[in-house]
Amino acid sequence: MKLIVDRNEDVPTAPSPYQASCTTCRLSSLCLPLALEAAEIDVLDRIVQRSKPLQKGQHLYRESEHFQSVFAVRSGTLKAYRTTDNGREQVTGFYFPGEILGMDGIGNNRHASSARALETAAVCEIPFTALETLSAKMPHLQRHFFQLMSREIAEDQQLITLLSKSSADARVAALLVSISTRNARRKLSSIHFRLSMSRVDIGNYLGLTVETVSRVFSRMQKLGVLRVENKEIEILDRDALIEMADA
Amino acid sequence: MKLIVDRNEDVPTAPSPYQASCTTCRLSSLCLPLALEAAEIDVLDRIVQRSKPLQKGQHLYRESEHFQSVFAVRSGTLKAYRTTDNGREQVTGFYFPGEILGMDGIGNNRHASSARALETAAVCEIPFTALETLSAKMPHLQRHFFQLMSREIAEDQQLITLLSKSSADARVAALLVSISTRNARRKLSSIHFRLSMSRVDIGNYLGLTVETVSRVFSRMQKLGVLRVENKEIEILDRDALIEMADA
DNA sequence: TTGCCTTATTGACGCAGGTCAACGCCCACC
DNA sequence: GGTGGGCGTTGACCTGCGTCAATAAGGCAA
Repeated sequence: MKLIVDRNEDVPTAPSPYQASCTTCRLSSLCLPLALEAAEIDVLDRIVQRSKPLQKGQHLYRESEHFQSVFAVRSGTLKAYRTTDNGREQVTGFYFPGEILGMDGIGNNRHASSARALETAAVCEIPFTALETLSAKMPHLQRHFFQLMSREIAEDQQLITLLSKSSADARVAALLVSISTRNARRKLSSIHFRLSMSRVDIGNYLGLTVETVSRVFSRMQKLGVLRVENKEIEILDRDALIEMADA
Repeated sequence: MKLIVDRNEDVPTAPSPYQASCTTCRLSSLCLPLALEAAEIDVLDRIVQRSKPLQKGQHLYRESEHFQSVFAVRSGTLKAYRTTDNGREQVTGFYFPGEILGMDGIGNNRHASSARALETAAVCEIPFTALETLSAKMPHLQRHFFQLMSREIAEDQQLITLLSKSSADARVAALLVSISTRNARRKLSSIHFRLSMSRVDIGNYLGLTVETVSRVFSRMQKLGVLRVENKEIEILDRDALIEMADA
C-alpha cells in the first residue's frame, strides 16, 4: 500500500489535462519578463502549450529536426547534447525548472542539439513564430528574448573558458557552484541537493572522464569541502568550492 | 616611392569622413537579412554609425562597460576575450568582415567580453535600442537578429565540443577550416590566407599553449597538409585537414 | 643599415588526466 | 530473496600536452 503521495502531480485532470497558466506558475519570474502586464501575460499564456510530461530518457527534440518551438522547463531536468561528426556525444548544457532551452535552433530553422529528460520532466512549449509575432507587439517581451539569448551566449563563453583553462577540480567545482546558485534562484537548498545527471554526463559536459569526476568527488570529500553520497551532494564549504572553481 | 596602392581605403573623404551606406556595402549580404527592402535598408542605414577605424591593439569595447551597441566588422579582424577571476585571458572569438560582435552584452546591459582590433579595422556601430525599435516594426530584421544570436550560440557550442573532446591537432585543424570557410563566404581565397592573429591568440582561443600550436603547424607542414610561412597559411590538402578536425 | 624587442620554433622533461582493469554497490525484475 | 546489469569507485600505468629554456626570425625605430 502506498501511503506517500507523489510529489510530481502528473495526474491528468479532464478536460484539459496539463493545464496551468503562466499567471499562476511560480516559475514565471524566471522565464518571463517581470515588466509584463497581466493582460500581456494572458496573451502569451494563450500561445504556450503544455503537454504530457516526458519520461526519463525521452527526447524533447533531436538534433537537425525542424525547429518550431523553444521550451521552458516546468519540472525535472533535461540535458542538451550534440553528436560530433565522429559519433561522440557532447553535453552542452543542463536545464532546470524556469530555464529555457532550444534557442540554438532559431538560426538555421533546425535544432542544433538534442534534448532529453534526465528524469520525469514537464515543459512548456512556446511556438517560435507566435513568439516572434507577439514580440513585435510587446517590446518587453522582445527585449526579454534578446536578453535570454544573450545570456545563453555569455554562459557558453564561461563554459568555454572553463574547458579551455581549468583543472579537473576547478571544472567540477564550477559546475557544483552553478547548480547551487541556480537552486537558490528557485528557492531550493543551495547546499544540499540531488544530482539528476550521471557521472558520465557530468564528465562529458566538463570534458573529463567518469573516473576523473569520481576521483575529484572523492578528493573534495576527503578535504571536507563536500559530502557525497551517490547522487546526493552536500556542500560543506561553499567558499572553498568557489575558490577551487577559479584556480 | 610608393607604387602599390593600399588595399584598405581608410582615406577620409570630406565632409562626412567615413561615409558609406549599407546599400553600397558589399558585405551587406552577410550582416543584413536578404529579405529587407530598399526602403527598409535605408531606415536601418540611418541608425548605423560609422566612425574612424581602430588601430591595431585598440579596444572597441571593454568587459563590464555599459552596453549600448552591437558592431558589424567592415574591414580588419577583431578578437573578443574575457578576463577570468584569476586574471587570465580567454579569447572567445575572432571576428572577420561581415560578422557581428557584441551581442553577449545585451543580457545584462554590460559587455560580457572585451573586443580589440588585431589589425587596423573599421566597424559599423548599431545602437541597440534603435535596433530594437526598428525590429519591432520590421519582422525580417527581428527574425534576422534572433537568427544571428542563435547562430552565435550554436557556434559557441561547437567550440565547447572542440575544447572538450579534441586533440591539439584537431583543434588547430578546426580553426583553419573555419577561417577557410569564412574567407570563402567573403569571396576570398579559402586555401591561401594570412592569419591576423598571433600564435598566442590562437593557443588561447583553442585552450593550448603557443608551443603546442607551433608544433602542430610544424607537424602539419611535415605531413604536407599545410604550407606555413609565419602568418601566411596555404592549405595543401583541405580534405585531410577536415578529417583531422574531427578526430 | 643596426639594434632591440616581440613572436615563433624546437628540444628535454614532468605531470595531470586518460586508459585499462577489477571490484563493489544499488536497484529493477524475476 | 536472489540475480543480473548498470553505475560508481579505486588502483596502476601511460601519454599528450604543459613547462622551462635556449635559439632563431621578424618587424619597427632611429
